[in-house]
Amino acid sequence: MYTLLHQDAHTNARRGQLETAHGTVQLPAFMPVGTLGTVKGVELNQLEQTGAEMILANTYHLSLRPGEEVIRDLGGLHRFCGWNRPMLTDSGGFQIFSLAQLMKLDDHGAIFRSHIDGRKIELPPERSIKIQEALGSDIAMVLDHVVVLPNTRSVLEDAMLRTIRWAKRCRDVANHPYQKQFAIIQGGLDPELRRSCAEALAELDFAGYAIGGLSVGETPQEMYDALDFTLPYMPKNKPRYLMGVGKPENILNGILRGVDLFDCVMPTRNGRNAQAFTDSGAIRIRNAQYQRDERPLEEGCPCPACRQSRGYLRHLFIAEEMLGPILLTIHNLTYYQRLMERSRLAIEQNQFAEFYQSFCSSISPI
RNA sequence: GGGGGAUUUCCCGAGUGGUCAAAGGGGGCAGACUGUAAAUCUGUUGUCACUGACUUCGGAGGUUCGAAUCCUCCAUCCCCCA
Repeated sequence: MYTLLHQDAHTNARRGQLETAHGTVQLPAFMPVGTLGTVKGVELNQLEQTGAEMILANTYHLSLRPGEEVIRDLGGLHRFCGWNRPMLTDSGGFQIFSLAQLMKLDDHGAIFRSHIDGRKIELPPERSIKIQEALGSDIAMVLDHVVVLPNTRSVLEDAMLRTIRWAKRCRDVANHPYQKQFAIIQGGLDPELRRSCAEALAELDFAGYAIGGLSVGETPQEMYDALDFTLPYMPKNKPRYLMGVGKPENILNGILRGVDLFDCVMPTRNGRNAQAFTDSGAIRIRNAQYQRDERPLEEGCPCPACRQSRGYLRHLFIAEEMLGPILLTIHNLTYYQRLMERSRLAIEQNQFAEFYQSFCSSISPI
């Protein structure tokens, strides 16, 4: 499933590829988030144009609406939403964190009060897998226990041990012709917990491994440190996925340390909220300074938003025209995909360190 | 010509003697967003030498310790009767 094509000569960055039932993904890769079976605001042809090869959808959300049986009856997730390339489904583990106020948890699994109508949703690990199998995603994530940071060692340890037990249960119920499972390493910012979690999961022999429970309250440096003391204990011959990350600089830091796969709502959500990513840093297109700005968001960007001036894009947001959020979303997704493409090229040429350096010196973070 | 009602900080609009630089919207300005309960949320929006001072509620006077609030005149607008 995973092939290491080239290891950068001077960093831990690696150039690989991931084969799935719906095609091959060039690594390092960024997956746009399509929680409900749609990358918000972006039609499929446009999404392909951004260069995205794999997208992510969500078990919890799709199980609530429209329900996994409906999607299964309509031919599975790929046919249902029209995306014929690889898809990964998240397990609902993140909702244990993000919907914590609507959730109770014991060792059997998570029990949510639906954020839509309040009804009880039981989500033990077995159910998460059965939902994901009904959806038919290429990659299913195990149900993990995500906790907020900072947190006490005992909470982190409980969540980590539970994540291992749940991973085993997920693996044991797996029964699908092509779907592969990725396990998720928890353990917060504690090196020992991360290491023992990574080692325990490695023994269970999953198709890929994710680092979870980051970008949940810690500083960027703490996140990078966690990567440094976790990645060495992850299998080298499997894809490594940093879940939920992140800003462009976070992603480059992940690649630098040996991460292959990323996902994040940032390009889509921030695009809808009028923030455009560029090599010079992020632009808040609503700001008055862009009113008469004739330039595109980014010189040389091939995306449809960059056929227009910043002044026009600002106007769309100020006038609350729906095209504004759509165009900035497409621009940001294009920006992220181009960043990945540039990273892959740099790794192939053993120049990722230089690429990383020049990127960090050119952006002026806002 | 007679009678009644109005005029508030960028806009709409609350406020009828001190707790009012003045509610609430809108608009403006700025910020946040990391496996999406998010096309959402937050802050700010008279001036300044800013833990305080000054100017402000159509204009000019007046009453009062104190006025956006009460009185007089003026201006403008709206309604009704001639």
